Amino acid sequence: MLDINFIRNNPDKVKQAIALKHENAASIDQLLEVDTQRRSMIHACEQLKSKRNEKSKEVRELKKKGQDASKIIEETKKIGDDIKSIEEKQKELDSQITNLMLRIPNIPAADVPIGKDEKDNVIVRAWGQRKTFDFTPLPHWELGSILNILDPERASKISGAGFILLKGLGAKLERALFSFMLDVHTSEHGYTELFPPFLVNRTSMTGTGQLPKLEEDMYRTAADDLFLVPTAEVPVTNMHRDEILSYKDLPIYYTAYSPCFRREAGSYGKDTRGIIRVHQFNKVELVKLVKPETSYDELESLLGNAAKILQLLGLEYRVAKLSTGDMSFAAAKCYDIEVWAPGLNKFLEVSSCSNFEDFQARRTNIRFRDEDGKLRFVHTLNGSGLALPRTVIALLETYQQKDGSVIIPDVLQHYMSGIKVIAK
RNA sequence: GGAGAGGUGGCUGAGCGGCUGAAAGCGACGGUUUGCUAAACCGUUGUGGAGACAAAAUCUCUACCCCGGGUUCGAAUCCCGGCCUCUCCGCCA
Repeated sequence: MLDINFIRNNPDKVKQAIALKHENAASIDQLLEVDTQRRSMIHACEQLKSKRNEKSKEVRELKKKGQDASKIIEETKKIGDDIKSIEEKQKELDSQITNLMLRIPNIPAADVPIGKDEKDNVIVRAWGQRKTFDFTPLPHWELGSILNILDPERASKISGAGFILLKGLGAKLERALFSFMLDVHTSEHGYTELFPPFLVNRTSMTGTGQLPKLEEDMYRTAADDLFLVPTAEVPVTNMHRDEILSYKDLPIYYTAYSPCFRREAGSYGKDTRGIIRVHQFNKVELVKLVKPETSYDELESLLGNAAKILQLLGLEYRVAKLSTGDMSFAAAKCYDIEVWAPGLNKFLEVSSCSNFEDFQARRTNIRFRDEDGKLRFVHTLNGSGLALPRTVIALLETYQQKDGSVIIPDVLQHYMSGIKVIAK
């Protein structure tokens, strides 16, 4: 959420930013109007409260002297009634404001390309050489079928469309990959590994910005009002909710594996083939809590940490700086890492690295005391490091051979109990 | 799932209707002392909101003793609901 003070002082800037993210800018005028009303109400209410406190003191004094206080008590009772009625109205305005505030997106950083959608994203760098084949590379689902490591029919029998069932070395490859990623991030990039809960409460989901806007995209357990995590970002960022950290604690780097659950409502018909877009997938997440003045440098290094995985795996990728129109609700700046999938003949998004500045910190109330003893909001960042299914796709399709077998990259062989190739 | 106990400031812990934004201790910070360290002594030490101010500093008011309601002139304190923690019993991978 944004700072209400900032919105008051820069309504036009905020409206402009909102329009760039395709959100409704009219809510700003509404917000400011309600905000003005609310403030005058607070003022009136506090004056009454002050009066009441004084009168109560008088009652106390009179009673102490054994004198009659019934007249003042009568008066004060009336003040109390007035306070109650103002408070009721004020509460209504409070909830209106909270509601509006939670739906205002973050403001894009100055160097974010202005644009409508993903077509306006800017490719900022590319890594790796395009792999050439002396045969036509197959898409991963055909490789999965040939190697008997993917069982889409039974996955949908068990759970429905959009679920993955891995078998044998396919399952092992999955496990190898996230172990490998966690090891790289902990031992080479300085992240602390976490294993968080995969069910979280409503407050946590609101803190990181999934709620209220995206509730229909989330899986929810009705009996307990808990949500299946759509990414480890949610439990990990919420770890420090309502905490005050010391500047000495920062920066904090966390990495966590989690399955990710997404209903993908509204994306029916897109990427239905194979395992490109599914309701449950594994991911290793990177989360940083940092001092504001360092957050953009931290974003670059986070991006580098995620990309390192693809470099180690020898997979071609490119990095896109997202345009204002393609960025998520909470992000101020975001890079996507896209990996090349030869069988599909296209790039697939495997990571989204974002700086949220203080947007999430404000919602989650994560602050730190700086060198001067002042309380400030931290900046939060996160990125996938990486999402598994699409990494698996790229890996299978890139390292496939003519007979359908797949070579395991050197760095993974250790995690695959020394297996060098997945063959029929 | 059943029975009980409890949630107070950075921490420990008192208070159980008004003089309590909160005793005491610890910690932290500043100062005096000191060759250095330690000790001792003195002082400071919460957060949100509204208003005053062009702004910062500052000041005034207001709220906050897990959260939300209620009783009362007045609530950390009494009542109701919720959440969480602990102990015992049961069940269970």
